[in-house]
Amino acid sequence: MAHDHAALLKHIKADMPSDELLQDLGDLFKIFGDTTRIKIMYALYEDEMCVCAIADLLGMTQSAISHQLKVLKAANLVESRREGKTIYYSLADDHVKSIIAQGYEHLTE
Amino acid sequence: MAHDHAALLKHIKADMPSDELLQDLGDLFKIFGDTTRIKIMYALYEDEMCVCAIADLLGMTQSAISHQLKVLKAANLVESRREGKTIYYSLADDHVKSIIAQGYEHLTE
DNA sequence: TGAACATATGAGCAATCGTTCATATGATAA
DNA sequence: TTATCATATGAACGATTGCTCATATGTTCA
Repeated sequence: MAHDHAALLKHIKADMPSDELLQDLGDLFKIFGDTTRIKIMYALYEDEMCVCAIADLLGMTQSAISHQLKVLKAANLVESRREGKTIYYSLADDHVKSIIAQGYEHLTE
Repeated sequence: MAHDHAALLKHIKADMPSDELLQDLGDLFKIFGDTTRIKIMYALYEDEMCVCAIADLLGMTQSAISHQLKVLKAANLVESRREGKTIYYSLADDHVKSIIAQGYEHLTE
């Protein structure tokens, strides 16, 4: 299915990260690839929030939000702390903000 | 389904981008959320490449690669130029690199 | 302890997605 | 024109995904 580019491929192949890392990268961005999760992360941009506040904000079920927070937490994108019955979620690190910011720039430039 | 957080919500809501932008952001990251597309973008990191070279590199069908290039092009993430029968693809702008770089950092920090 | 509240979780279903296969388009060279 | 090469495209199928619904867990307060 091809003409000749063996030399090029050898060079590129040497510079590519491992398949495992590339897979992890895809999995990470997959998490950003859903509007609900983007909204949740944006809601947490400035401050922590409890689950039901997020549900209220997005006009969605507590269950739906809880499921998504679990996904976000598993990827170390958010973290949580308990205060009585309430659990507050916040962004886990600054990469979340900068990744979203880069995407924003791409769209609005 | 909630306790009281009307004041907080009002404040957060005012700072949230439009639903349309948030949707677009999700759609953009969805494109990064696939290993094949990540690999293609990584392959183009340094230089342009023709379709069949990418297919060779990834050990995938020309058809599969072509479909994915179409998706990437529709999102303005890659661009192409023709040279005879061959069509060369390259990264469209630097946001691709910086988005991937941020994801990489999140994973490896 | 029991009731009420906040959150988490498992199963199931509809919708979306990525690949394959077959075929079409477009370009070059004889 | 015809053959061949490089790429694009449409339909279809299997796999993944996000939500809903019902229910479970965990905490507080009376």
